[in-house]
Amino acid sequence: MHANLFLSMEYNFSDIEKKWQKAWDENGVYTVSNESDKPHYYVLDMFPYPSGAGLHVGHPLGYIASDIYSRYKRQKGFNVLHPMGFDSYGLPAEQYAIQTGQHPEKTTFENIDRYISQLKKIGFCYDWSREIRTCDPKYYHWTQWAFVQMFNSYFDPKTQKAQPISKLIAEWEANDPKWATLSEKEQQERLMNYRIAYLADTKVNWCPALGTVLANDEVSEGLSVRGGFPVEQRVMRQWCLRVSAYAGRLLEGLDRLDWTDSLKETQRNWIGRSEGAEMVFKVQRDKVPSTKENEELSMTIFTTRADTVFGVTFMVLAPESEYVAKVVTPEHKEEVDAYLARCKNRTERERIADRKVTGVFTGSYAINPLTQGEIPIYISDYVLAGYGTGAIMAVPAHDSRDYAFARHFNLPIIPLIEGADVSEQSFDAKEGKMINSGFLNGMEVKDAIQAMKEYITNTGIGRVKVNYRLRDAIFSRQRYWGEPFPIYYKDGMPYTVDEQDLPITLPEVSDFKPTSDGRPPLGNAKDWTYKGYPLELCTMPGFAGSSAYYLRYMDPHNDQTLVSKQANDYWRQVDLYLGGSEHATGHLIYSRFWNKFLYDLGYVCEDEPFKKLINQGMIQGRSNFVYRYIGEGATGNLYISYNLIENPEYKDKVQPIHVNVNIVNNDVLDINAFRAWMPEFKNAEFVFADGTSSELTGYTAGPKQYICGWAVEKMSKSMFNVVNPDDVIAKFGADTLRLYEMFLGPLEMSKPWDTNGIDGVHRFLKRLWNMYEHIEEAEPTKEELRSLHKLIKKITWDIENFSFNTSIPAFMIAQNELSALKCNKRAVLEQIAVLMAPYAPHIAEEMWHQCGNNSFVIDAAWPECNEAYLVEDTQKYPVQFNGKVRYTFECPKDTPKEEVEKLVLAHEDTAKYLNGAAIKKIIVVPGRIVNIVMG
RNA sequence: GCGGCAUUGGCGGAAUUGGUAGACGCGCCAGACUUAGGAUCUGGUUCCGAGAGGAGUGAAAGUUCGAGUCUUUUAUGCCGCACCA
Repeated sequence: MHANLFLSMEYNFSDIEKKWQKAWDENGVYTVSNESDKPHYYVLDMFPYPSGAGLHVGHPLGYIASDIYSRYKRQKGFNVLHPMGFDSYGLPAEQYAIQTGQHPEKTTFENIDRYISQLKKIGFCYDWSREIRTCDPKYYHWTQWAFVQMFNSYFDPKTQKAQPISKLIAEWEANDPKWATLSEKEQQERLMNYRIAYLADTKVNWCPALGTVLANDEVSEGLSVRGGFPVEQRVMRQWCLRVSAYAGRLLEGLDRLDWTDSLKETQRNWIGRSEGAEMVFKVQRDKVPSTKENEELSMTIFTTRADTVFGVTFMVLAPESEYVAKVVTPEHKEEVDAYLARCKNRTERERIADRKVTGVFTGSYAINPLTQGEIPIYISDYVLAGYGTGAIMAVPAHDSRDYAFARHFNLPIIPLIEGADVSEQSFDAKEGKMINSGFLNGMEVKDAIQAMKEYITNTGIGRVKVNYRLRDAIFSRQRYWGEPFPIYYKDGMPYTVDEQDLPITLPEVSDFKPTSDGRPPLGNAKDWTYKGYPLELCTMPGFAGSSAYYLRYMDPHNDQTLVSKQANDYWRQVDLYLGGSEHATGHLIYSRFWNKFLYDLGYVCEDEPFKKLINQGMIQGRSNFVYRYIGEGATGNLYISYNLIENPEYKDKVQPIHVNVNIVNNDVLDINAFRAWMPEFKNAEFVFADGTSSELTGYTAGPKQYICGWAVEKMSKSMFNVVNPDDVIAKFGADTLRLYEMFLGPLEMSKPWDTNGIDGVHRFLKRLWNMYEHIEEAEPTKEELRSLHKLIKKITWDIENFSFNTSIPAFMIAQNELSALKCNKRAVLEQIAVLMAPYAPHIAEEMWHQCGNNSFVIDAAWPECNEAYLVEDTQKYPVQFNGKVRYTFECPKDTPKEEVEKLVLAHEDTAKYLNGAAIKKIIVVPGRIVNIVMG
């Protein structure tokens, strides 16, 4: 209270922030309309999954950046859509429910409430009236609706577009006499091969510990991404989305997107386009009575190296290949069956960990279509069933995997490239001159590939083919807490629920676990039927609800359609999308697929959902350590300051212990807080940075410092390095938090959360605040205007280039300059408030009002930089001799280049540094530098 | 193995088009005001050197009057994909 007598205008961030958050709320300042004459702009954050742990300081990084951009755009005169919502279906809530019996909806809603209150404290300009939750029936109505559309559509390879399945039926009715003869069940089975959402027996990633199937992007190195449990391969009947049909468009669409190269590259990798050829090899089954069917037996393989056909010395089939059964001879059946059984029992993880060469001969031979030679057919698990045709031609000389196999089974290796030494390893490079290759001899590899493709096409032994690595997405999850499928079963065949009966709401269940007979949790629901038929028991995966949420924000309360045409035509697509790069091969592929599908059917007007995308870096934890003395005579109660642990008396005699970063300030431990933190530290004694000991001095608090060590680690509870934004806000305010998060470093980079330095940003706000104590109505001076306009130019450039970290120094410099000039002119301070508004909206709002304004600062127009103010009267040139700076030359601004040259030559220092040497060339960069090149 | 990104003081990081490297902040040093300082303010702070001066952006070479920035080679770290034929 005393301090207030002297500082009449203390920076009371807590009051300021509460006051304006309330005013924004009450006045609906951030509510956005779909009708406006202004240009539109859509800024979106990847919506969070509301976890039980709440937000930590890493989460808001991207939200702050997008908030700055949104506010800037609005001040620039755009109608800005900037919404927030919650990805609220997911495993953690369900697992918590299984453990505690609490309904996942209850915990999810509690978590969401906590998230909202944390987000509101940071002062984001979200239009909360548009908030969505994926677990809300009003929302998942449209997730289910989209699924129905996918079920009722097929992908037409000719137009490369989704079409209503009725078109396909009409075509078959007209042109395929067989169609009418099929039973309804047979017809449905045939259609299932074309539907975009389809039911199929597929090899899936089954995670026994989670009791569910997982998509490819949810598995990493044979373990589930969530939880790290082992995953095995299993064949199950599952719902799938025909994402692979869109592989070509997903790949080609990347070229038109303003995304980072690394993210595009990750998606290109994941889609994995490879150009090659399919070739047909006739098969000869040895010692088997020649039947008609047998004579026609052949297999198709895929290769990117058609040029190497002359070097094929064996063929390999994937264990799951459908060719296996046809090709195995009776003599080899037993051996093959044993091998197949072995493959089946190995988990994906075992297969990856143990890459020993294994395989078995089938007894059959294929005929090389070029050389007519007989080549043995093997089975091995190094060939994958899911890629290409599940069968390969092996060229050991020029493929390292084939080489290893050939060596193991003593198969011949024929080199096909001149000079290639294949005695130790294969020669995989696509370069060199062909040999041993018939008509290809003498060609470069590149030309040979081309020539062979032409040959294959002309002779009809194969065709040019493009293959993709991208697989269809498995869409069923044997879980409770997800969207129910709008599907019921009649005679074992699936049918969609009528659109007017959507949504099918998630039923209550007696138990969140699978049923005792192993059916998914929905098997526990009472009366889970539709029109008297049983409904699907699986639910949709996490990415179902997040695939089209950006569309729903455009028109969140519409109960007639996902998004009205009018709303979609106005907002069109997300102009700027911010989020983590971990979604590159999941959400960002599925969303693009989902959007393209809706686009094909005419429900949305843009082919791509996210025009520009920025990945914010991760915020890592910065852990602190204390060092417990464990040497001779240790009591377990003595802690050595970090700067001393390398001393001989302590070296290797200390044990680092994680200490809560919230009781450490600039790496200095709060002694009393440490003693109070946990019972085991109650009687802790210290050796301080200066070598004195607390036991000897009886010290409890004061200037003596205990320095903690530190390390960058993942932010996690167990390392006591989690920093909660609420705590930072309580101590420094939301504006300081926002500025500091931006100040930490470039947005895209990962960096540790280091609280050291936050004081500096907070001090800047206090100094800035003090400038608004007495505001004067007077014409600003030239220097004051120069400072201001330099700042306008810099901040505008920074925001447009997402270089938010360099703005804070610019503000500090301007504050410094203006404060040195004792500037308190309203015309200047008012503009500073406007420039600060995106970064620190609360203090900016208060400063704006302090200058006598009654409107909200977000409605204030963004200032234009007047370059005229930046011009200085004189210009300084560093004068270089052969690139080395020797002296600085000053002359009036706008002196012509030639004149500068003359003046520099006339300068006495020039003669001195030239010292009689000849001048070869003089380079004058206007306003920058004079370089005299000596001969 | 393939692909992408990075490397600058004690620390986080600036340098936007090839043009005075180290902005700004932290930390540290000195000073002022103080009974006191984990408050505030002022000045200093890349390294070597008393100084004049010299060296300097992971390493090596190149292009250029001039390179943190461009080119090549190389080292280290991070991220993505990985038995994809």
